[in-house]
Amino acid sequence: MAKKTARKASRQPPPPVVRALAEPRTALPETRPPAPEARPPVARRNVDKKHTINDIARLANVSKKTVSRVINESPFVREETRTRIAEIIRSTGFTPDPQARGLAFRRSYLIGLVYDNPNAPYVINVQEGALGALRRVGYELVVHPCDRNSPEFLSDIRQLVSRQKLDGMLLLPPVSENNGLADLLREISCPYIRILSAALDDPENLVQSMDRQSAAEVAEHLAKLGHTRIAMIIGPPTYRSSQERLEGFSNALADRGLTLSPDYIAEGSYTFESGAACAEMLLSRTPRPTAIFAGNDETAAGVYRTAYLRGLRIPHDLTIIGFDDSPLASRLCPSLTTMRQPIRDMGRLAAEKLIAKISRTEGPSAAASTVFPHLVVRESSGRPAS
Amino acid sequence: MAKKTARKASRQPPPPVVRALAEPRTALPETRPPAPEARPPVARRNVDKKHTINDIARLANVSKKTVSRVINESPFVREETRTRIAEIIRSTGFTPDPQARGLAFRRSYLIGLVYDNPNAPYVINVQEGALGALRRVGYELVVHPCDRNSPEFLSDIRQLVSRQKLDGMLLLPPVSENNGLADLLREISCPYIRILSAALDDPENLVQSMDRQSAAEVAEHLAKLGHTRIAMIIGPPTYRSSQERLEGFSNALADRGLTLSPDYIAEGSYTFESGAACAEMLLSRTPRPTAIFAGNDETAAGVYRTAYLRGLRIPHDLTIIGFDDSPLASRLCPSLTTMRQPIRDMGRLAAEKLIAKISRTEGPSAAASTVFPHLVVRESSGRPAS
DNA sequence: GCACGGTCTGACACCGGTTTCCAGCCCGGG
DNA sequence: CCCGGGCTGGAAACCGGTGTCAGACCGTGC
Repeated sequence: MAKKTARKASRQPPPPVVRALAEPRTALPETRPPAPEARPPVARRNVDKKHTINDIARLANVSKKTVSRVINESPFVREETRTRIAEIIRSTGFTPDPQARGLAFRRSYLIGLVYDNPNAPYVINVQEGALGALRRVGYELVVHPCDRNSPEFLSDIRQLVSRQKLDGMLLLPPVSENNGLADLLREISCPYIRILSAALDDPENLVQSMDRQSAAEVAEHLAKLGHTRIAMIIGPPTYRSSQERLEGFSNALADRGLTLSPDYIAEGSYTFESGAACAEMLLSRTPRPTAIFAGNDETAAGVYRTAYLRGLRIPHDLTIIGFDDSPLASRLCPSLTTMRQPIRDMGRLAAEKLIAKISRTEGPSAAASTVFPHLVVRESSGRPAS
Repeated sequence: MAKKTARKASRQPPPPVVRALAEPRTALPETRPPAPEARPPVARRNVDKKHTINDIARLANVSKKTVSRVINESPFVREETRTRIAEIIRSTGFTPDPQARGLAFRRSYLIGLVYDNPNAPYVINVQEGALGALRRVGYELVVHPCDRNSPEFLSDIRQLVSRQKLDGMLLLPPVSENNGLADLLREISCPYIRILSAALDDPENLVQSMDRQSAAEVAEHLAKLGHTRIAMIIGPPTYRSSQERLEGFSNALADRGLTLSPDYIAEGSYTFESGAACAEMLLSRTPRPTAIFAGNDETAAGVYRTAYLRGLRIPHDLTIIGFDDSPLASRLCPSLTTMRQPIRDMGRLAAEKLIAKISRTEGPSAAASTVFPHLVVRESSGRPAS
C-alpha cells in the first residue's frame, strides 16, 4: 500500500513551470520520494461531464468522423443525416474542444495583439474592436505588451508565436512600424496585420490611417479661422505618422498660401512632457505662433500646461489642435479640438483582414484597408486675437 | 483522378465557425461538390519542423515517458538521466506543446480577464501587471470586455470558460462586485480572483484596495489645509467602493470635528459627465463648499469643467481631490491632487494569488490581499480663500 | 442480372503530450 | 544462492478531435 501511495506522487497536479529545466537541481537527492503523505484526492478539474464528439456520435448512431464532417461543413454528408446530427449537437449544447481541434488542425484559435503604445484608451479600443470580430468566428485574443528596444524583443515574439502556435498577430503602432518584426513573422509564416499610419511597402498586411489627408483637414480648419502664424509639434521623426502628418499639414498650408516655417516646427515624442517642452520653445519665438497643431492629444495636453503656466488663454491667445480624440480631449478645459481616429473600427478591420488572410491560404493580395479620421471641433480653436 | 480531386475538397482549410450549425442550410444541395477547382497546395502551417517529445526521446535514447517525467519534475528519474535529458531539451530549445499538454491535463494555460470598466488606463495596468506574473509561469491572458447588464452576460461567461477551458478568471471592478458571477464561477469550479474595493464575504478570492483608509487620508489632507465646507461626490451607491470611500471620508472628518453635511454629498457615477453635473449642484449650495472630494479622477475632471465654466479658480476658489491617479490627473491644469492606486500591483497580486489557487488544489484558505493607495499632492488642493 | 461510377460512411491512424501498468534492474537479507 | 522490494524505464492506451482510404450503398445503362 505504501508503494501505491508513493506512486501517486508522480501524479501531482501538473506543475505549470518548464523553465527551470536547465538549472542542475540544487539539492539533496535523498529527499527524493519525500511525501507518501496522503495527498488529498487531487480534484480533477471540470469533472462535470462535458459532451464529447463520441457522445454525439453514439447518440446519432454514426461514427465520430461523420459528426466531425457535420461540424466542419463537409459537403459529403447526406442532407438528412446532417440535419439529424446538427439537431443533436444543438440540443446537447456540444461544442468541440478547441484544444483537441487545434491539436489536429495545428491551429490554436488564438490571435496575438502586440503593442507598446503608452496610450491606454488607444490600446483598449483596438483590442475591443478586434475582439468583436474575432469572437464571432471562434478566435480569442491574447495580449502582449512589449518593449521593442529590449534585446529579447524579437526572440520573445518568436517564442510566443511558436509556443502558443498563434494563428496570427495584430501589430499596433508604433511597434507595427518595426520591419524586423514583420520580417520575423513572415519568416515563421505567421500571418499578421499591421495597424499603421501610412502606406508602406507591405500593403496587403496593412490597416492604415490616412494621416496625410487628416493633417490637411487641420490645416484647412486653421486657415479658415484666419491663422497665419501656425506651428506644429511632430512625433518622433522616425515614426511614419510624424512624417505623414507633417507633410500633409505643410503641403496643405502651402496650398492656401501659408507656410510652415522651420522655426515653427518642434520635434516631440507624442508625450505630455514633450508637448510641454516643445510648446515652451515655440511660444518663445517672436512673433509668437497663434496656433499649434500638436502631434496627438497627449502632446496637446502638454501645450495646455505650458499655456497655463504662461497665463495664455485658449483659444483667445492660442489655438490648439490635437490628434486622436482620446477621452482626454473632452476632459481638458477648454475642450480640445482634435482629429478623431476611428480606433475601434481599425481594430475590427484589422481583425477581419487577418481572419481573411488566415482562411484563404492564397488570396488575391488585397490592398491595404484605410480609415479616415475627421475633425471634431471643440473649444480650443478659434480666430486669432491679434 | 477527378474523384481524387473532389475528395480533396473535404480537406479545405478548417472553417473556423461552428455556430451556424442549426440553421437548416439554406441552399441548393445540387451545388454540393462545388469546386473540384485545383485548390492551391493548402500550405500546412508551420511546416518548419518543431521538435516534439519524441525527437527528444530519440536523441536521449529513452522513452518519451521519461522525457515527460523530466519535464514535469517527477522524482522517479535517476539524477544522471535527468541531467542528460534536461541538457538535450535545453540545447534543442524544445518546449512542450501547450495544446497537447492541455489536452492531456485538461488544462488550457489560459486565464480570462473580465472587465467592464470604462477607464482604459485602469484596465491596461491591471492587464499588464497580471501578465507579468502569468507569463513567468507559462500562462497566457485572454481579455473579455463585457456588459454585466446584458441578458446573455452570465451565459457568455459560462460559455467562454467551458469552451476555452479557462484555468481561472480575474475579475475587475465593477463587474467583480457581481455575486451572481462569482457564484457561477464557483459552480463550474473555475478558480477566480476578484479585484475589489473592500472586504466582502469572499475573502480568499479577493485582492482589495483599502478605500476606507484612503478616503480618510484625503479627509486629513483637507482638514490640515483648513477646509471646513467640504463636499464629496460618490460613485454609484451600489458600488462597494462608493460606500467605503464615503464612510471612510465621513468618519475621518468627524474624527477631526468636521461634518460632511448631506447637502454636500452628491451621487455620481464615476463618469466625467456626472462629475460636471454633481459639481453644478454642489456649487449652487450656499454657502459654497471650498473643497470637493471627487469619487475618481474622471469625476474630478467633470468638476474642473464646471469650475471652468463658472470661472472659479482652482485651488484658490475651490480645492479638488481625485482618486486613482490616472494619467488624466497630471494632464489637467492645474494638476490634480489624487489618491494613487497601485493598479499594476493589484493586477500582479491577483494573478499570483490565482496561480496559487490553481496550483495547490487545497490551500489554506488564504486571507484577502490588500494594497494601500496613497495621496499624491499636486496643484489642485490648497488653503481655502475665504 | 450485372458491372459501373458516384455518393456517403466508418475503421484506423495520428496530432503531441499524459497516465496506467508492468517488467527489468539492483540491492540487501535469509 | 535465491527472493523480494524499491527504483527506473518502456509499451500501450488515452485526451478529443482530425485526415486517409477502403468499402457499402444506390441508381444506371446494357
